Amino acid sequence: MNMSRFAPGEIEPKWQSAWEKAGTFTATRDETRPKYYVLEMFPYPSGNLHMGHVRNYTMGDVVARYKASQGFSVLHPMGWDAFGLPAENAAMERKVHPGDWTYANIDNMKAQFRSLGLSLDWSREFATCDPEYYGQQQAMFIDFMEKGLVYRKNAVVNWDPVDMTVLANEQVEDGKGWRSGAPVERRELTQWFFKISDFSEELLDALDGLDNWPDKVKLMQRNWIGKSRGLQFAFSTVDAPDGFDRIEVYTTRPDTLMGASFVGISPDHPLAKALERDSAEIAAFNAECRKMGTSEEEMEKAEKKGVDTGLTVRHPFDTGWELPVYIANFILMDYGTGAIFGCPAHDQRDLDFARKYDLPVTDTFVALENGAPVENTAFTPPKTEKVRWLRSFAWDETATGEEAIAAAIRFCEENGVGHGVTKFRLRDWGLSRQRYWGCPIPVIHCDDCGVVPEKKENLPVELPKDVSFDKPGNPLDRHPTWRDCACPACGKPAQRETDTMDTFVDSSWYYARFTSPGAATPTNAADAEYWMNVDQYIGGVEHAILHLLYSRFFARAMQICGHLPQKAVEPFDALFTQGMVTHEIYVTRDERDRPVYHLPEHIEWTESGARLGATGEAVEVIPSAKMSKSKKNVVDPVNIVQAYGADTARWFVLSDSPPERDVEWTAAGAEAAFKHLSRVWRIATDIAGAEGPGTGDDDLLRAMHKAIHDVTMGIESFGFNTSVAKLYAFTNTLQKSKAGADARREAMRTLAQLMSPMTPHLAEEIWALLGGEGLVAAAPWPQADPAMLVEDTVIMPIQINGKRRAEISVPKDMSKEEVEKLALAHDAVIRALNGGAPKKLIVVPGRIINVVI
RNA sequence: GCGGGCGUGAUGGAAUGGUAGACAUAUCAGACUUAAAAUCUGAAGGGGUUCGCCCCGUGUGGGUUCGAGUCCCACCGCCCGCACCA
Repeated sequence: MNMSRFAPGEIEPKWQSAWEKAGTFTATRDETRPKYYVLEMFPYPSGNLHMGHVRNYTMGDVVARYKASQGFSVLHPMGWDAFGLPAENAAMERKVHPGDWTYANIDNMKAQFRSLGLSLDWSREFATCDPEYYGQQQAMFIDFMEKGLVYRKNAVVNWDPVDMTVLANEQVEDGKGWRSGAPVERRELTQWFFKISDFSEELLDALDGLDNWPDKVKLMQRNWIGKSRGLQFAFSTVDAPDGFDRIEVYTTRPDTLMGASFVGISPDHPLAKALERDSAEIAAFNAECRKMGTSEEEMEKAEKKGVDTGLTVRHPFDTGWELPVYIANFILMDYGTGAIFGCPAHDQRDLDFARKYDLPVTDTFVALENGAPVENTAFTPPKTEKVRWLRSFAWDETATGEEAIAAAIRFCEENGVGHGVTKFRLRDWGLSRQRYWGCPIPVIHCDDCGVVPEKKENLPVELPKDVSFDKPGNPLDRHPTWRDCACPACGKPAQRETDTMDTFVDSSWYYARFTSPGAATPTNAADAEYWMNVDQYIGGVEHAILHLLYSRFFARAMQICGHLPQKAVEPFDALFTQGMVTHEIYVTRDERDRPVYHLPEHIEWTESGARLGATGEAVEVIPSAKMSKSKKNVVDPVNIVQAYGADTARWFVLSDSPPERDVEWTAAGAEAAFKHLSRVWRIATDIAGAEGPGTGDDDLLRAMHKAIHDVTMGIESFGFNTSVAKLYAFTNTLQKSKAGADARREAMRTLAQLMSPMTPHLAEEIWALLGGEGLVAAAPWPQADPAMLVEDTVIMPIQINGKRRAEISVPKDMSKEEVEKLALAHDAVIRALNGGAPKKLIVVPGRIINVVI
């Protein structure tokens, strides 16, 4: 047997079964130990692990293993976000049942997960499409109904008039249905909503307490919730249809009321709808607006257009002043009152609109100095900046926007023109989906009793298995018998709701279910009390708003219904958002110059550049982008694990790039990671055979303690790439060390331990080779001895006018005065001073000296 | 369009406001080898040099500071989110 060969294919399965046999990663409620709950956002079971998963779950694994070695009782579970559109697409394309497809994918991915050697407690695994899981979700839905957190109202959806089905935003391409190609229409349906808006203020305020969340995520959530203070008032109309003698508007800039030049209403505004009955032009405009998709992005990007209704309104301060009323495509019915007044001088969108329709532009304020009237750029200084007012109606000639807004609201309230109100941008959460592969909404429609929740003992309301996907639309709607049921209230024949829930509902409480995955209620109080909150949550920044905000809402709603303790209303104590894994893209062109993408493994590198291995055709290399199947810039982790082992894949995704940033996968990098691990193994086998004393034991042990300190700091601060760099450096030191066998053994064992969260299989192998006790996965984390970390002398750079010119080596605790004296005596300083005296001398003890001349 | 983020050698990146480029990749040189691979040792931001050193350099342009990759302002480029993708 060749002892020096690093053979991940042999050692990895061996240690994986050793951990399993020992139950190393089974989470147990142990009241005598502190707990630590590590959670990575669970995956959608697409069928194949990709490198992004490897990175995400490796990071969580480093934390989980590290915390376990620190004596925490660790919960590190895994499950599947298993409902959603792709399964229905597969059903349509391949005639497989979404459930069969999903569970087959889960089996596949689970096997791939296992090969990575993650410290997961698989006994807690569940999929959100398991009836046991979604049945508990239905029970909670009913609880939420009882607490008034659920209601129905009309909302618009993307409607495909050919397929007669509702489309998701991603299924709309250029305003057309992705399958039918038909122009999409906006259509109103009665839908179910969660009252997340009841919690707007609370969700906003509580962000301040999330100290271990990235500021950027908190800022994004703050802006999303969008608290604003403004004035709500009504314009009285002139010659408007019956019932529309007033138009309510909301504005955050009432101070610009004297610069108003038009009133704009949403195409979905009741007045707009009333007017289209008598005007072909308005009807056509509204119809065109309704052809746009429902996404806010699409509306905002569209050219700003409007149509003059012919109506006018009177200015509240001057009844002789009439403003035209436009229907405009950029006004959202969902925000404020669906109507605004436009002040072109101080809003770019309004200005563009005014120029287009030749409406007046009236400055209400100008800059304090050089205040020029607005031409083609609206004047929108920060609200905290003092400006000169031309048309103040209740405040000084110079005042800030903030001061003016407050004064304007006060003035309007005193004069009976509206009142100050606080509004939020956050809308209620529409959870209805007209689809099969989701959690059925557990309510029943009865002719006599109306909408009635299903009885809890009848849960779960299971999806029928016998459905067909040969036609578009919701199979639940056309199922011959599934809808039929008895009314839970009166017992008469009634019909089930056929809407299912948004998959965000599934992922809004899975973290709580992991604390007691088999419980007969959504959670178990003792388990939730012990394990909550999630101490470290890890996932992509793409979830910064929706998933995380919905989860925060759900935790509150669950607490109200008794499913979570009060302490868990903020379920994630710490959040880390990791970057993506990217790769170069390889393209050739077909005969019609369309791009043809190629997998990295089909590319060969020659001196003249990249070529297609099979044909030798030259390949264009496009800089890195997120790995995606359509661009074929993917590297299959299965291949990497087969070729190099899981430890290499893990080591690579942790190296080089900081975790929060994207990492580029390169073949050379993977090769290098493998080489390094091989080297570590070789050094370990050398050391295992070493005997006798040597020189420099103390230096090696000092380097070891430095490594313990640095690597630990790296893990604690999510700087895994710097931990890896320190491990490289320590490996170099150890390899060159001439220290005695005992010291080198100790250093090597410590190196294995420090690597164990990242490359656990190799670490176990080395640990066993060098006589470590038990599993390294169960060994306590090494402690750095502070006495071994202090240096006796420090090197201090000398700067002259801020530029480094020399350095001196001084004892660590030398006084400032003595350092100054030494610095001034230095050749370079004497030369620079040229006989003169320094203007200033700055000494930062232990750091730097700066001589200002 | 709106909100958020990022930008450092050939490449990935390091750097509590204090020596810019740690560590690694690719490259080059040397050792070992019949040879190659593997391994080991070493060099290396760009430019200049009288070989003492000097100048320039962290997307661009300004600013604060004894000192800025780091803080502030503006701009450019790329990435993420925008409520039915997950």
